Amino acid sequence: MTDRPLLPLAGQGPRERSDAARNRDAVLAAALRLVDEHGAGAVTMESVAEAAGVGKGTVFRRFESRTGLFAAVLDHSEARWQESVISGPPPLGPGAPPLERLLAFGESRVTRTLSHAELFQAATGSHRRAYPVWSFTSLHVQHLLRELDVTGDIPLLAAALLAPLELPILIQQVHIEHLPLPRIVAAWQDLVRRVVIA
Amino acid sequence: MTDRPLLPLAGQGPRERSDAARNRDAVLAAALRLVDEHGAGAVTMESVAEAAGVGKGTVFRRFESRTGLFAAVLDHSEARWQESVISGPPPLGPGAPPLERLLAFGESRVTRTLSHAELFQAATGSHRRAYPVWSFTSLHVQHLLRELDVTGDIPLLAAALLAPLELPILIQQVHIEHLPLPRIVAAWQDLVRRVVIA
DNA sequence: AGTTCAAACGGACCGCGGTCCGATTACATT
DNA sequence: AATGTAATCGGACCGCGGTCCGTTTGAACT
Repeated sequence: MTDRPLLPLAGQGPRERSDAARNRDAVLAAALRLVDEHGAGAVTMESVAEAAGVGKGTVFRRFESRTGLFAAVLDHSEARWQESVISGPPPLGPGAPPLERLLAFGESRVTRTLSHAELFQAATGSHRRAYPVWSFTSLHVQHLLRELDVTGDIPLLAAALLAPLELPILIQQVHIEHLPLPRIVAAWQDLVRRVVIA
Repeated sequence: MTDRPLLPLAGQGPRERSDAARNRDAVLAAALRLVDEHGAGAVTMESVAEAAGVGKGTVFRRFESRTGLFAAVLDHSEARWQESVISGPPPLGPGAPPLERLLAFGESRVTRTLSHAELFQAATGSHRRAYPVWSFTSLHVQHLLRELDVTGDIPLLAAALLAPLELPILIQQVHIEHLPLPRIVAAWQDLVRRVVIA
């Protein structure tokens, strides 16, 4: 559980107190359990605090906001998925040609996002986008685009390809316009081919 | 102010009571005023109710939720912008070749979205995307793509082009990554060219 | 005008996210 | 072990979005 520090953190600020560390782990564990027991939408900050045996203030001090807490929870499950992208079997993982990997990435990302929809929603505050999660997908797509010898503004091109895979857009298409998933995936892959071929 | 019905509405449900209509107009007017006086973020539902001289319950009955109310407010100002797209001067309006119109559309959309950021944010609930606003931009882009003889899944292609222009993505790029606006616009236009040329 | 009733009203009420601050406690120093 | 102190703790508290329900009111009918 204690997998800090996410960023190397030039270890110099006065070390963290042991009770603080223990409490953070307890809160995160409680949140993790409650989320998969009742779904992210039904988990309140107070219920997490209670389940962790701490006060509400402690939860907020450690995770800043509801968004922050759920971002931490999300990170946890993202890790496994990132693993499969980085070192899993092809075509998602390494070993397949870059274009195939990119196409597989899209499909995988869509299904993953939709299957953890509630959690993604809870982890996406109206403010700051969850940085670690975001940056991994971005860097991966950038990497593949470069391997494909795509020219131009790679970071922004990657962002443009990722944007249609964001939860709100998928929600709209799947739950409001009732478009079938395969069609959505196919359209995204078509987009990718156009961008890459050019 | 009374510009109902947005959808023709096969006028048959028992007609709306006069006090209801009056109150809806009062609420919308109050919201409009408060928003541009204090900014959308600082306007509470209760303050709108008070300013309109009605109870809070009335505001919610008419507009469903905070998101709904602000969507109505947004519609108001969107109308003028849509006007300039439909019948304003080229290259945004008709008269210019479709590709130029599309490129101009992107730039215009980006600046508009960012300049009304607060309002867009308030009008975008965690649920349902504001339908009228969304569908106009979508239909317009679809229209231009067809004029450009683009083949493929036009509705989803349009959605993919619009996705990177959504507020959360722009916020990320402008306020967190500190990318200059012209670069963002240029990258989007590059994307469009790739899609169209292919 | 009087009667009726569905619809609209409005403000008390609820739950949740988030803040605050006095009490508590881990750790360093002597 | 005793002391100092800065960080942590936790729960009372706040404001806001949203709901509920007893009361009022517009309008159709007689």
